[in-house]
Amino acid sequence: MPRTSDKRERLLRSADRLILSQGFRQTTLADIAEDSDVPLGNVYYYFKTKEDICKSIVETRIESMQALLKKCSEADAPRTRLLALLDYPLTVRNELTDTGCPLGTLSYELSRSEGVLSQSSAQLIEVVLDWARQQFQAMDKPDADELALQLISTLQGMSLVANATGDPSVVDKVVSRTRSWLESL
Amino acid sequence: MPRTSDKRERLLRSADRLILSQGFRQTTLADIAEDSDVPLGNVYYYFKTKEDICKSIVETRIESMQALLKKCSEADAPRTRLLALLDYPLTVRNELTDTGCPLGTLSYELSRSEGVLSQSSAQLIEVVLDWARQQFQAMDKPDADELALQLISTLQGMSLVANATGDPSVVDKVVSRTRSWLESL
DNA sequence: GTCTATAAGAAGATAGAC
DNA sequence: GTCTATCTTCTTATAGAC
Repeated sequence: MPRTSDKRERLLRSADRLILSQGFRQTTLADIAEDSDVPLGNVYYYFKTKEDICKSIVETRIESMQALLKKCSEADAPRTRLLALLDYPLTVRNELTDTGCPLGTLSYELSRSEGVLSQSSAQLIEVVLDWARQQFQAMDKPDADELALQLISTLQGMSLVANATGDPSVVDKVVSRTRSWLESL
Repeated sequence: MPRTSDKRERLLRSADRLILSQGFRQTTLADIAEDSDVPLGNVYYYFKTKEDICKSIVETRIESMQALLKKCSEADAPRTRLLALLDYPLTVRNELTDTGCPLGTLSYELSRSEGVLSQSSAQLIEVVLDWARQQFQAMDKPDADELALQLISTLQGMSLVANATGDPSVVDKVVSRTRSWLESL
């Protein structure tokens, strides 16, 4: 068990980046192997199939989002937590415009695929949807479910529109208005 | 010039349906040929490349949206026009949940592709974004641009979330709240 | 564990008969 | 205009030496 090799990690990092910019199906194992400087044949020592790589990326992205949500949860008031989440897109404005949301793009792509992967589509969105719902519930909103849907829909759509138009200011504008909405609730 | 053959039309209809449910890259020419009952080799009489088919589908979808917008524009007041657009998702609730938005899914996929197709991404979204902006301007809103972004982002995100969760009620809930928002403006 | 070579199959595209 | 057969390339995956 060579603890020294970071090949698996490098493969995942490359895969994550390439899938973000090109999509999963468009990204070939050769792309990932070359980018991570691992010989193509060696990839199969770390991952049984290409689908396996995708499953790992789904997990990685869900964990990243959970880490962000944990940070946001440090605030005392649920409204402040939601506002903290809302601020995040501003810090990755340009990446969001270039590539779209790491959760949303993959979710939309995987819902179109066959087999196990199509189930990952829901998980990617539900992790943040559930958290938002909990915050609205903590605010004693009887319509917490709908408020969460409204918030997450807006954020996902914002990423799609910013990506489509190539205009980062979309992020600022939509976040700003959504903040006002949250504060008025 | 055989006016009798509807092969080109059949190819486009099949391509449109398959791309909607599987995505463009996932859809093969063999898929399209089989579905439209046209021999594979014959496809190339109607379209020079696979990319060409995609360009036609982009045009088709833009034209469909323009037709819908034209219908919505029949109303006298701009607010009523916007409300008419907002009602449309309700009539295609289940399709939207199964496949996502015909504009948004293709836009998100094409922005990840290379070459000419990546430019189509913007067109698919801007057709409806521009129209919405015009309506808000007709309502004398100084922030028409931002209102349009907010509306279209919400609708696009709604389709993505409904598709990811597989829950058609997402459409009803988000449309309902967005209607209230529009009416309060 | 690592890597080269290559098998096996899919997919876009073309040739050329009809 | 139509269609069959096939070429070529790309891609996933495996075999097997080191």
